[in-house]
Amino acid sequence: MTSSPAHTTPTAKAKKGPRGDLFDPGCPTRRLLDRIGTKWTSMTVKVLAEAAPYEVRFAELQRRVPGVSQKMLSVTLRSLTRDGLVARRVEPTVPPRVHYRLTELGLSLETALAVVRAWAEEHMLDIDRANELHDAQPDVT
Amino acid sequence: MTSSPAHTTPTAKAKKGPRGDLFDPGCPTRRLLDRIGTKWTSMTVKVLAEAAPYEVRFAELQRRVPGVSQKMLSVTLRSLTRDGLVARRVEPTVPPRVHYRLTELGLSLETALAVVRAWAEEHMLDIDRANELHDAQPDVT
DNA sequence: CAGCATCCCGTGCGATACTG
DNA sequence: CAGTATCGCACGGGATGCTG
Repeated sequence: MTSSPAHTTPTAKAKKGPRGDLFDPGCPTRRLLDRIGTKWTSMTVKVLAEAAPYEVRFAELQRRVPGVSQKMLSVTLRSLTRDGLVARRVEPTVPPRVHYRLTELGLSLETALAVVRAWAEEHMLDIDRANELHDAQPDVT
Repeated sequence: MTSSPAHTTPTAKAKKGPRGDLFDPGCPTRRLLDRIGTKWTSMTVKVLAEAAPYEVRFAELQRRVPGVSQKMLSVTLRSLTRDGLVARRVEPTVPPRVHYRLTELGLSLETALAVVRAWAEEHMLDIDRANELHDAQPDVT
């Protein structure tokens, strides 16, 4: 996914590498897609949405997001929390218990994500067929 | 839904590198996000949607998708074409003129993308504020 | 339990150069 | 005009190990 050019060299002027770091940090759509496009975000949001309005603990989340590693779940949740899409609550017991739930903002995002999911479930087979047709390359004279 | 069936417990097949190269080829949502999440796809689809039902030529497309390189536009269009979302028409003149337009499938995707765009334009500022609040992290004792 | 820290490979994509 | 080919780096993210 698109890297985050947002924070590149805070002090100086956008010092760029070969990468086009400053392409369009302003486009909201691209920025949103960069978030929901990361591998585990949509699934995590979905699971949290299904559990709403209840909270879900870390381990339980990992169980419900098939295949996610502790690291990636952690990274994903931290990102979602930072974005205000997820609320994190720590029970100061020992060992600690951490609970997560979608915020209002997160729930509204889920609504949009649901549309994407619906499209995917309805049309991905069409895309698969298109791919097969395309790959069965008849000679393009 | 966004589920991943029996993750990696490949009896013997799919011997891949350390990377879960073909992790979950089954989840439609992830597969769709992998497509619309690529950097230039959403913008390209948007431009083609705005032009619909008319076709747009390669050079004109590049002009309307700010910042895209020839290579990436080419790659993006090839991918969209392979997926059956875009139709490609070549005028066999010399030099050749190539026209692109969204297919019916592409137009239906645009509908879903429009929802994503709407959410982004409506809520990305909230996310920005959440980030600022979060980054102003008072010490978390 | 719920996490960071490390290592490391594969890939997205930008820059640049060449062609029918 | 509309691509294709090559190179290179930064980043996503998987595997593994350590800690309060």
